[in-house]
Amino acid sequence: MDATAGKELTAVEQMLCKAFPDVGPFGTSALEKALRKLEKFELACQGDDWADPECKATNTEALQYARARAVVKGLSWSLRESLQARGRTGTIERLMEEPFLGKSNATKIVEIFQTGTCQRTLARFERGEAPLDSEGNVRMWAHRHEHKATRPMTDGPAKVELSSVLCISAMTAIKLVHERNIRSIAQLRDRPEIVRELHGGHRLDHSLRFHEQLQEPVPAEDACEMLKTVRETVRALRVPRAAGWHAELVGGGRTRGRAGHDVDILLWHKEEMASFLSSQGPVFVLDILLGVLVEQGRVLPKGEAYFSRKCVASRHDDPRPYLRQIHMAQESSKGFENLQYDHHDKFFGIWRSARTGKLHRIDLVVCSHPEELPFARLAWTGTRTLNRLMRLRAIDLGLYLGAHCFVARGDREGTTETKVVVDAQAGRPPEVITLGKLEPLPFKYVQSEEDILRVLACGTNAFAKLVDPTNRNA
DNA sequence: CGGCATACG
DNA sequence: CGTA
DNA sequence: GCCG
Repeated sequence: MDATAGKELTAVEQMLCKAFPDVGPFGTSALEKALRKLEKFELACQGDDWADPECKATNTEALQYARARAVVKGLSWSLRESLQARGRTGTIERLMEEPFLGKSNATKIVEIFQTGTCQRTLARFERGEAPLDSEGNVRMWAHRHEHKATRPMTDGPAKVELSSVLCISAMTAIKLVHERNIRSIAQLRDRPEIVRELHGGHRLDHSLRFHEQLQEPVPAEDACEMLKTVRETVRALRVPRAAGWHAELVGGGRTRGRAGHDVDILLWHKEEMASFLSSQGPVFVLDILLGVLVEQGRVLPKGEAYFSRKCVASRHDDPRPYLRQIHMAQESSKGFENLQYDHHDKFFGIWRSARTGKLHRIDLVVCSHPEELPFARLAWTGTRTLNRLMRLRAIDLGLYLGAHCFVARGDREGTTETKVVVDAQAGRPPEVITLGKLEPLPFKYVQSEEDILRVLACGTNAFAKLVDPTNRNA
């Protein structure tokens, strides 16, 4: 039985029922590119959503465009045929039946599909002008009343270009444009004294020098070589059960079947954690791996280029500090299996191809605990928009979804208990788990990405199209 | 009319 | 603040 | 801007 039978699906549920292929059958790639450009202009002009809990600002415009693009990717009908059969008005009405598309977004989608651009937003952004809102007024400022700071919506192309440089955020790009009158990467390169003020150090210098190379798509041959080298290197390390380490592509390499400008690799082991205790304290597999890759000349060292390593020592603490809150919230018994979660060790850096000598961005993620693998895979495969949709769905169910596990939020009125339907498929009695506040869902119920998607669908297979990672290009 | 994903150094 |  |  379908747990959602008889009820209208929410917008998020409708989205998660869809498939998002890299290239759809209805010729929407130009439209998708335009919506992506609009999202980038909004992010570059307003700044991305930021995690400051004091300021709960969301870049709603960027979010709208990201969702609209996902809807277009997931469309199961042809805009072109609909325009022929029903005309503009009929097609707009039909689009408005899709999740997250209201009148504004539906109209914009049709205009972009028919003309290749949108006069009130995209065409203005591309000329460096501020866009118009749905009432025709100029949106001169990002509307963030909490921050008195002025953020003009002009100079979109300059801000997009500058913020595409590794180590230069949207906020830094905004300052460069309006405080230093820098309008391109070329202009920034001519002003070393301004680069120095940005406090990016040698990493920023290096990013600027090799920016074009770092933006190029990684050739398939090099992406394969990166994966193979990482896999063989980790298996040759002097760490416990080294031969059991696996390396697999996540990110675009998994959803599209080819790398973009970076290569994302997830490392995992069936039995071992990402680190182990020695007499000197915790030893991180990632650190040893990076040591070898740097020595071999494949990964550029810390002192030379962008190099960001994030490992956590608390994995081996007893009791683990990140569990204290859960212990305090719920003193009662928990199984061993749900006592283990912290963050995955990560590396964001630069790879040098042995074949061409060219530089490429590489991300390595080491799954911290074996049982967290499906969560790490799901989160690091993405896309960003799909992660946000899945996490919104988790919120609807009273859960947190991160890269490690499900945790009951326990913030609903009336009760701190959260009921999770882990299985409600035909021919079986429904299986419901009750969790206390901040209690993780035991890993035995979520041993694969498919299991996670099933929990999100209240025990049904309603979201099963997303099990195939090539359908996750939302 | 509040909320918009989540996480780390 | 910058990154995923 | 769209949703619940």
